[in-house]
Amino acid sequence: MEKVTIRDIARICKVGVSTVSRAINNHPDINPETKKLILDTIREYNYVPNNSAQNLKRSETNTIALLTKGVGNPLFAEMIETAQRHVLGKDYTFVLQQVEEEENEIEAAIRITQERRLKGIIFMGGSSSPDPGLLKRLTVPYVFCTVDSRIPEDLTGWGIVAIDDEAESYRIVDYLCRRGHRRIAIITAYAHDTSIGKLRLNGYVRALKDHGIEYAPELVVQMQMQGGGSIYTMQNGYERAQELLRSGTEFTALYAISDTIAIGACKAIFDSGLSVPEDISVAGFDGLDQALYYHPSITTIEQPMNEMALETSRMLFRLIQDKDARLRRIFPASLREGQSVRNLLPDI
Amino acid sequence: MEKVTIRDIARICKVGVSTVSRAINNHPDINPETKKLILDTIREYNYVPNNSAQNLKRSETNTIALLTKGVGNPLFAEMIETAQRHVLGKDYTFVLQQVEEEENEIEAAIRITQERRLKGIIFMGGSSSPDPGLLKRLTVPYVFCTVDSRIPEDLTGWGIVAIDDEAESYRIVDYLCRRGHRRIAIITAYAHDTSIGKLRLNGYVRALKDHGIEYAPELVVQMQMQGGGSIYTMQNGYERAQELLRSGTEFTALYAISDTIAIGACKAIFDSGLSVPEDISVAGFDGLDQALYYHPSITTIEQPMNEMALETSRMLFRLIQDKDARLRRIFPASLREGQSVRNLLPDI
DNA sequence: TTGTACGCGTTATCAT
DNA sequence: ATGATAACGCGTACAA
Repeated sequence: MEKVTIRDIARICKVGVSTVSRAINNHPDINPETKKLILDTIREYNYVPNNSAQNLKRSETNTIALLTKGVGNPLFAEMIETAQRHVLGKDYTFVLQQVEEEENEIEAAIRITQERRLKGIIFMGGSSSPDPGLLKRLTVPYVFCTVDSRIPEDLTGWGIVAIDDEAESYRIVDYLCRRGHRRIAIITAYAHDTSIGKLRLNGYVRALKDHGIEYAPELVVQMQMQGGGSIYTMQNGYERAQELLRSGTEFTALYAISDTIAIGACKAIFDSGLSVPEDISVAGFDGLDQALYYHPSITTIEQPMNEMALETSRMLFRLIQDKDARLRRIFPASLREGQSVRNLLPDI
Repeated sequence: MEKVTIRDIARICKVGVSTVSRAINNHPDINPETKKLILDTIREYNYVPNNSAQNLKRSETNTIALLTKGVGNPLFAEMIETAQRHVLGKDYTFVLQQVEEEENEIEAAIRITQERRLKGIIFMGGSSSPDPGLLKRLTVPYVFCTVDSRIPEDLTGWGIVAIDDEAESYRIVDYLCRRGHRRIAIITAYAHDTSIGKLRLNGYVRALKDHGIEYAPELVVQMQMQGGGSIYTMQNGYERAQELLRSGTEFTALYAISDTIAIGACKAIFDSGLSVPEDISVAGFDGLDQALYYHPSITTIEQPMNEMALETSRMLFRLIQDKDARLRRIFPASLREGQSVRNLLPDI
């Protein structure tokens, strides 16, 4: 019952351990009969090779890890499944590692790489400006998914799969402007955020400017770091929108840099007795199912999650083949119209 | 730069490997000075012990795995983080393993246990009637979280953390009845489902009976297995509700056995030109944030997710201490009123 | 307190 | 086609 090893199987089949190993690993030089015998007894005795021993011995481990903060993030959930399926399809082991919010993901990656002899790493939604010093110590190929991280010029063996956050953000704010909105509030990440939050804010600012609308600081609300978790929560959206409403600042549209925040904001608007989009229009970002099924459906920027996840995995395998490559793939997103934005202009 | 081993550290420090090992593993018998020297050089050379070698050698691995289908399930997302935090706090390694929908989770558990020498396993949302034969081969303690699985009497070393699905389901249907609803449709799992879907359906049937309402087959809609993913999706809720509405069957309330389904159903109702709760009342189950922030907030049964996740982890550690134990903890859930249910009775 | 040497279970090299 | 055996990197008796 307890831990049966390769030697047990060998003894039972009256063969050498190497023959058993050959049977397991589909080596060519083996008699089909003995192979069948071995495979049968392996099944019978429920023998499973000890992964630690395999990895210890093997030069190549064939495992890739996906590191992310917050499996809970609905944007990532689907992408994780897609990536996992692709990796498993290539007969690689897939390790899903949740890294704590406070932890440095690159450090975690270095540690896990050494511990588990990884072949490659996927960062889902990591930092946009990872520490170059740490990055240099990461000796296996890696791909950043959903964020266009700045990686030092001299490094190789990395990839990026993302959208153009600033341009897409510009697009949706432009959409609001074209519908006559001029007082557009935004719920964005905090001031010193250097990541997607900053990019999406840039897009907002640029779109306003192009429409001749002056930037109004009182319309910019920053999210608060909550204890231990992600900041992209419905609760955060709710609270920030509530502040905004109570401040008395006038605005006709509210742009939240994620759909979860947008949903929270909608609820705050409804709870204050106003309605969406009649009183206030709301736009989100990401293209979550949640936004689609919300009532009203939230107009948002839809990221091609499945394609991105697939490309992330594919890219990583390409990098494993060619460790000198630097790959970057920026996907086009699309504006998905819901019912959460009101057209203030008269029909023409 | 490349793979530095314990021997390298030993050579550099001019000590034996065992001394280095002692320094790493906080053994008592070691000179504080040499320990400091060793630890410093370890940092300097970025030495990380090879996990495979450690596990191969160690009798106890101190790692516990959490197996789940669909990290995407928002009900589990939060619980996973809670459990992970607790496990890491105990200085155990935490492995998060996503098991494919078609895969048998117990088989996966057996495999991973042997591969990684696990100390214990958490099943998040597994089958309610796992194969006893397979269970017998699972040699480490395990806890089923969120589902009160039937486990053979003669087995030990297992735990269960769940709610009383039937009773809680009864409670919310009773709530609907007490508000004057008599034509209550239900969206439930498929017919041969033996898991929570069945229990929640039982509660529905019993509550109706207690209120003298006859069971009407045309009000029971079963979900369809979708390609590859979970059935508890908003899309599934949307489609099933749509069928129901188109069938012409009359009903004043709709009870969905999960909040995600309820949300999808709400959207279908809105899209058909009706409204919630004025035309149709909707009730869900689980107590997701999503249900709270929906408009209208969905009345639901709230599972105490954090407590359950914490207890799951605690229970597993208790089982690791005492492998002969059988533990079962049923948590009380609570009915969380939203705005999605209309009272059809006159106020008294 | 410290170092030497063996074995964990597997794969790969080399004989046979 | 098959079997003996040497690593892989680490922990730990046991000896010093």
